[in-house]
Amino acid sequence: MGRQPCCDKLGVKRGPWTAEEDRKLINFILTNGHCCWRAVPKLAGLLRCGKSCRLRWTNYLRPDLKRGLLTDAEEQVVIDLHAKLGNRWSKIAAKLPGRTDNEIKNHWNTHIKKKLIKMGIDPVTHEPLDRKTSSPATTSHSVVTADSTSNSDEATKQQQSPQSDVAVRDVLADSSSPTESSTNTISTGGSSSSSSSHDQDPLVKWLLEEDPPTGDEPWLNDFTGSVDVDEFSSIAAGPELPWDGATDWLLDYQDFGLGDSSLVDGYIINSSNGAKF
DNA sequence: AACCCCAACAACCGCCGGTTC
DNA sequence: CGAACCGGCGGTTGTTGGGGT
Repeated sequence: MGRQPCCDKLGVKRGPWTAEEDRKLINFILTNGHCCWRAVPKLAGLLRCGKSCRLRWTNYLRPDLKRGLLTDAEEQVVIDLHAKLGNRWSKIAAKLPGRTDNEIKNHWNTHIKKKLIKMGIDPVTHEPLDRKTSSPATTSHSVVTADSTSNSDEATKQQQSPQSDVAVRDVLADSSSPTESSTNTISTGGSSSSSSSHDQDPLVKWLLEEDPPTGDEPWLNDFTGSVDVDEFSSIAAGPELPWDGATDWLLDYQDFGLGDSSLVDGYIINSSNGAKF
């Protein structure tokens, strides 16, 4: 199909976003919303492709984003969900309020994957690595593929219904973190980890729900749910910014007409639901 | 002090599925 | 019904900063 590229590459700026570009994008979205990403850069006065704007917004500028490393509890949730879902980062991210698929994907590739390998667990299958030695196809090669994402397509297909994440939990239980108590509850529903029982698995049920988490989920005990208004207010007022220094100017939200707290409130509430203004 | 290596993460790319016309 | 459009997803790459030599 002769598909039009998302943007003609001539005259489109690429690379890291400047504070000024961030300002323009946020200013535009907070006042107009994003009806059509393709139109956003033009209307916002940016020399960026719409896709790039969307990515920048969803991965970095959204006010309801948490910043910083994933907590132990979040990490455990990611591992559990990955064992069941594979590399469906957006699905995983949907269950971790304030986290993006990109962030989780990066964290998986840079932290969790290595941690699991160190523990002797195949990050793809969530099985102990030594268990695979009987299979020539996966012997020792599994570590290599785990480090490289080049075969990820195949790997992803293979891990769509991983059989077990029990091994992961067993090992992680040894490396006890203060958050294990809550994370272990995650496995209660998934203790029977055969794919056939996933339909009964509360975690899988929860995953299949379209609604955002209520915060009552037992496996979410150790981290907060969506950002509420008070939290955002305190964030905006305090030094604990979700943004790095490059976007400190956001504190001055009055500058682009956000002095009206109702607007901010409305936005936050909506955005935490994934709604678009 | 200079260089190299590596980890971390932001951003880009290509593809896919859903929707519209 | 099919082409075109659009948003979103997952994989990959590029950049940057920190640590080691």
